[in-house]
Amino acid sequence: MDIGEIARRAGVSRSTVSYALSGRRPVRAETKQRIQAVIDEIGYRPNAAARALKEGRTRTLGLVIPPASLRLTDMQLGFVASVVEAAAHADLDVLLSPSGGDHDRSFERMISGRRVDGVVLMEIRLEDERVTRLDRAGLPFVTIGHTAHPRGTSWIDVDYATLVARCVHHLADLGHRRIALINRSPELVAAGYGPAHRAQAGFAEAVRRRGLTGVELACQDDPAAGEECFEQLRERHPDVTAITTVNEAALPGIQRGIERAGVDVPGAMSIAGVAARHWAEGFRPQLTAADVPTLEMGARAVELLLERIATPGAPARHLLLTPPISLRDSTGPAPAR
Amino acid sequence: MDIGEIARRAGVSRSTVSYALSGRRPVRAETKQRIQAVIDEIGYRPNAAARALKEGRTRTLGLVIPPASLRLTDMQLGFVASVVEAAAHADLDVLLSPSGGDHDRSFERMISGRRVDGVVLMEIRLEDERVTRLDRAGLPFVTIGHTAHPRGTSWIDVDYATLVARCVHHLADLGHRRIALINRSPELVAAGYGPAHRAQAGFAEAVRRRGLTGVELACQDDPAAGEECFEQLRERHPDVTAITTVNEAALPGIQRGIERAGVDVPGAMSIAGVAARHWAEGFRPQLTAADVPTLEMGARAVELLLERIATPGAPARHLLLTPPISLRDSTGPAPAR
DNA sequence: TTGTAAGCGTTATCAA
DNA sequence: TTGATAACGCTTACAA
Repeated sequence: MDIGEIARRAGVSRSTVSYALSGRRPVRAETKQRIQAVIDEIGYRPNAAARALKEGRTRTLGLVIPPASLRLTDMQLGFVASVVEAAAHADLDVLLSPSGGDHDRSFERMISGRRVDGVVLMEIRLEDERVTRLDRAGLPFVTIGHTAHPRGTSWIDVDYATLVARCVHHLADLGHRRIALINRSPELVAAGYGPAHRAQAGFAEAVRRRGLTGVELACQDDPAAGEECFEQLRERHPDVTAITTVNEAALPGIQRGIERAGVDVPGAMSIAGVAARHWAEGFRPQLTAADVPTLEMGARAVELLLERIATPGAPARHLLLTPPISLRDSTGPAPAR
Repeated sequence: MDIGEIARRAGVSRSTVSYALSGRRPVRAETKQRIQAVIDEIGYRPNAAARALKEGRTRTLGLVIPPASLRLTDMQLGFVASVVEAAAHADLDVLLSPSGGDHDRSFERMISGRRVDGVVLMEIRLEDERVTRLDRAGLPFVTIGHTAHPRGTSWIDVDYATLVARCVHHLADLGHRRIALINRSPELVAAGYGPAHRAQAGFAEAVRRRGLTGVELACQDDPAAGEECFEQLRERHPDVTAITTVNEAALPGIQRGIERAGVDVPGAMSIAGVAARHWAEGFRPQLTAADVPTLEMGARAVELLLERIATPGAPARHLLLTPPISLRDSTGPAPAR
């Protein structure tokens, strides 16, 4: 059932059917109705490949996700969901490419096979080959997260440095003098993963500014590691009275550690972090945190991408979000010595 | 950079380039090398749309996921990840369609626009319109989960009825006489969601067989609901000594409820369930559970789908998995009265 | 208001 | 062993 079949049954030419569908040329109302009737009857839809070939665009966006072997965090999942939803809203499909470091087959297929009109890249590293590759291919793209020197690229990110600094300031205002940062995994830090680096930088700077004592711990992205990390902290730095964290996946473990150690939060220990609202509210007591707006970020990423596709020449734009810290129940005055 | 460009630079015809690439016709070694050199130099890949148009297949699989607004559970995410990975392994791309109930735009686009060679459907209901739709479209598909009467369709599923029954038997063997089932949400049960129904059936049957007292509770797929559900259970049925559950998303909440109530597991209360290994091992104490092999299921689903695509006439196949219950630390003898 | 025909980049048939 | 060419299904410039 191709367009010719519709044309035949409606007694018109193929172009008339095409125009009736696209509306790019006036078609007599009666003719249009007859065509529509036939289409409804046999359920015709233009063949996507033929259309893509002719139009030179696929009406598909590529979404590059971390490879399946690595567990996606809840935040990453939030991005995927929101990107897919935003794309669907614009009548665009999403092609998934699980690609890790440099060039992966599915990534290459997507790029050089011209399977997509644009790409959303997540889990960006400070130096990222995929960005270079996309640049060279001349394919519009937007990154969630940003490289060390995102010259001409459009991106959207959360300002981890500022958010962590704000957490530190908030805790310092409450009288805390010894604060720990529970960062993401050592591997990510080593691989030059932006958020981990920037959290580090924001923490160091704020601690310095306020004349505090700062302790930094790297922690895998899972509950078990969180629990272990908390225990280690209690053991090695028993005088720390406040924690700030950007590792949401470790939160359940941190909580378990707190409960097992019988530590009163926020009486004896305050915690403030950066996490999706879902995690912050799931924490007991509810976590004072900057809520990462994953849904909005995905939607905005698609928005930026559509802009770049529409006008590739336009200057790159970026959005650096600093969501406010939602004051919940996990932070309070430092305990008296 | 199309195939013509390669042909020109290599001094051969377009068909020779095509054959050199596909190997469907012998090409002189020297010629082949020259062509490959040019391709490597300018990084050519066949245009996917043109190839799809000509070949009548897209080398793309569709994956229908629950709409983004609904949070995906960890298990669902596991399926997505494993399907994408398995597809990538077969050099196939995956197109995502977030589609809820009946016909969604992106779902329709995928089907009637012939954007994919086959479809993997998840979150199947006992009566599922999407299955009917795919059947009518004559598009090969495989479902993760199965409908009430999966006549000619290929599917893969976990045998919830048997697994829940096994949990009940295990608990009964340990001397428990009053057992609760924490099922999935009331909405899912009402919507005719298979796993919830089958868990119910398996539970009822096993309880009857062993002459036990069974209590069934429906619970939303999130920690808060799990906690509430546990409290409700303690209040209304204080004599229950064992729980079996298929609601992995509720596990962290159940755990919190246990800890808050100061209940000793497995001393005073045993728990056995069906959950991804990840969740079972994250539970404290580690959960005795049938581990849902999400990774394997995604891979097998793709395998079945490729079979159906290759030989659409072949009889439908299905795989009903009953992974063994991994004995961990959350089940023990019923407390003496 | 509608029809004719070219062309998008491949693959595959038919000739050489 | 290779080349010319038709065809896949669509959109759109050009004609009528």
